[in-house]
Parts: sequence; C-alpha cells; structure tokens
Amino acid sequence: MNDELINQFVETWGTMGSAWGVNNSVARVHGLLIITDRPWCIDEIVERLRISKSNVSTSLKELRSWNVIRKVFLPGDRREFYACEPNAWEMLFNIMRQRKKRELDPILASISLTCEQAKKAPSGIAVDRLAQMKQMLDVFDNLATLALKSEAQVKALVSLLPKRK
Amino acid sequence: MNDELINQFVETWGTMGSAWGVNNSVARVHGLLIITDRPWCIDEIVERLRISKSNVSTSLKELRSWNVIRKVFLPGDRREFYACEPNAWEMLFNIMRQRKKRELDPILASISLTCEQAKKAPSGIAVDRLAQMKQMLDVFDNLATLALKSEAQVKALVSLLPKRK
DNA sequence: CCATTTGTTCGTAATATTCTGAACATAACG
DNA sequence: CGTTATGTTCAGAATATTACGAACAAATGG
Repeated sequence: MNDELINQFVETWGTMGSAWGVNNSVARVHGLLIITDRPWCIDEIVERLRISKSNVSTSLKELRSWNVIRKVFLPGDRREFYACEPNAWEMLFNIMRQRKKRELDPILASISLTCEQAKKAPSGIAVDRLAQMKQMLDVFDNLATLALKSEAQVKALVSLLPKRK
Repeated sequence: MNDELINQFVETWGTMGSAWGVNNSVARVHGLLIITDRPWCIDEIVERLRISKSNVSTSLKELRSWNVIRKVFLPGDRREFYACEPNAWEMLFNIMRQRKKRELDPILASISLTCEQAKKAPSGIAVDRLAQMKQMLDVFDNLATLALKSEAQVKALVSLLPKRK
C-alpha cells in the first residue's frame, strides 16, 4: 500500500521543516497536501495525520499566511478544503517572499543602522567586517527581490548553474 | 559608548540565528566575535554576554563544528582564544557546506527514494509533483556543491544579479 | 428557532530546549 | 606533588514551544 510512501514523504517534509525553523505539524500538513495533490478538509487531515483538529486548524492558518495553500470549495459540500500551490517553484518563491519580509528585511535594517552608527564611533568595532556583513545581506536582499519580481529571471539564473555529474 | 552598538549587533545576529534554527546563545557568541574582530577567551565572553561558562563552552564547540571560528593562541597566555573566520563569504560557505551535509543531503536521498518507489506504485500519489520537488532540491544541491567547490564561481554568479535601484 | 456541522480560539498540559552550576578532567606552575 | 587556572561534561532546573481539548463562534438545514 502506498500510504506508506505518503507517510515517508510527510515525515521527510516535516523533518526538513524542523531543520529550517518551521513547526513540524505545519510542515507535515503541507507535506500531505503536496504529495497527494488533492484538496483535503480539516477532519480528513486530522484522521490521516493523527493530530488534533485545533492543531490542523492553526497549521492551515500558518500555511495560508505563507501563501502556499489555498481554499477550495467542492460543490455540494460546505466544508472548507485546502490544496497546495501547484507549482513547486512558485511555492518556494512565496516562502522566500515571506521570509524576506519577516526576517531578512528587519535584520538588514538593523544592521544598516548599526553600520552607519559604527562609522561615527568606530573604536572596538570592526567597521570593515560589519560593512562586509551588510554587503552580503544586500546580495540576499537582491536575490529575494529578484525572486519576488520574476520567477523567469531566477530560473534563467539557475540554468546558468554548472550541472553536476 | 559603543558597547551599545556591539550589543545591538549581537542581539540582531542572535535573532537572525533563531529565525534560521540556530541556537540564540551560539549566534550571540558568534556575533560578538564578528563585530569585535579580535580573539576572545571563554571568561571574557562570559563576562561580556552574561551567560554561563558552560554555555559559552558548548557554543564555541558548536561554532567550531561549523568551521566559522578558530582557536588563537596568544603568546604568554595559556587560555584559549577564539576568533571568527575573517572572510564573510567564506564564513557563509562554510555554513552552507555543513547545512548541506547535515540537512539537504539526507532529505534529498529520502525524497529520491520515495520518488523512485512512487513511480512503481503511483495511485494516490502525485508523481509529477514529487518529481518537481526532487528537481528543485537538486538545484539547491547543485548550488551548494558549487559553493563547496569554488567561492569564485558563486561570486561570479552573484555579480550577474541585476542590481536594485 | 433549535440542533448539527464546521471551524477557531485559548488556557493549560505535555513535551522539548536551553541554560546553569557542580563535578570532573587536564595541564601549568610553584 | 599539591595548588591554581582553564576547559568540558552532564544532570537537572528553568524556560519555551507545541499540542490538545474544551469552550466558543458561525453558519447551515430541518
């Protein structure tokens, strides 16, 4: 039975989430929607993953905030179903957009400020080092901005990557 | 006094660490070494960050495992000092190398396996979707492999990025 | 209306993690 | 040697996170 395969993927996705600071339940729910590629309602997910309804509800809310799932209404059924973003790259970009906004932007702002201030009162502070850090974060900012604007451009960039044997 | 600036950066770095799944103390110690750019011994760090010696000791061990700091011996002093990797990009690549080995590689292996198996028993599983995921992770694998091999190549790639206004 | 279905919120129990201080090593020094 | 300086390990305390289920909407359908 390939329920086992689904479990395999769901657990792997959950583990990956944990490694990148995403709640395990959230990642598992996401994994389920990815691997099955059909709409699921809350109670079905509860049943399948054996986690509480409230946990599923908040996990779905979280996934919605990342723009990686969407509500689907099935005719003749008043439950809310959820399906994941069908394009893997688009999914990734949505996550990048959010992480940029939530994590990179504030940090970049803070470091830029520190950098400015350090130039004026530099003793004990490695101004060069700080500038280097800022510059590096700027590159990430550019990358993320690029992804935000155009999937095509990033794909073009990716295609420039030397392929591994 | 620019102790305040140092604090600012240390806290920012700590916050960034937390966002990416790195222990806050570990990231704060790292931040201190980055922003001051001089060797610190354990007791100095204890004093400066107001955290326990054991915490500093384990944090330094962790940072060493990421290859982002190194021991420095000062003549006439038998304490062990630590300084961070002086090149920001090299630091980043060292982290990437480790994360790839610890997190990406096992996940990619697992998903490749699931992907193979799914092709044989596909009912209920979105094989295309799964293949797409695998392909995407492969791109990351290539990127990381590239960074592992050559800093110069990545920099060249980065330089291709359209600059933001 | 009222019962039922569906979904969310929230207090707290369960769990996981982080941090500490004490105990333990190890090496230098007198 | 014994004493001091230095660093690590580890059990458990402190803290933070996560998950649950009960209570609470809200909306449907009889």
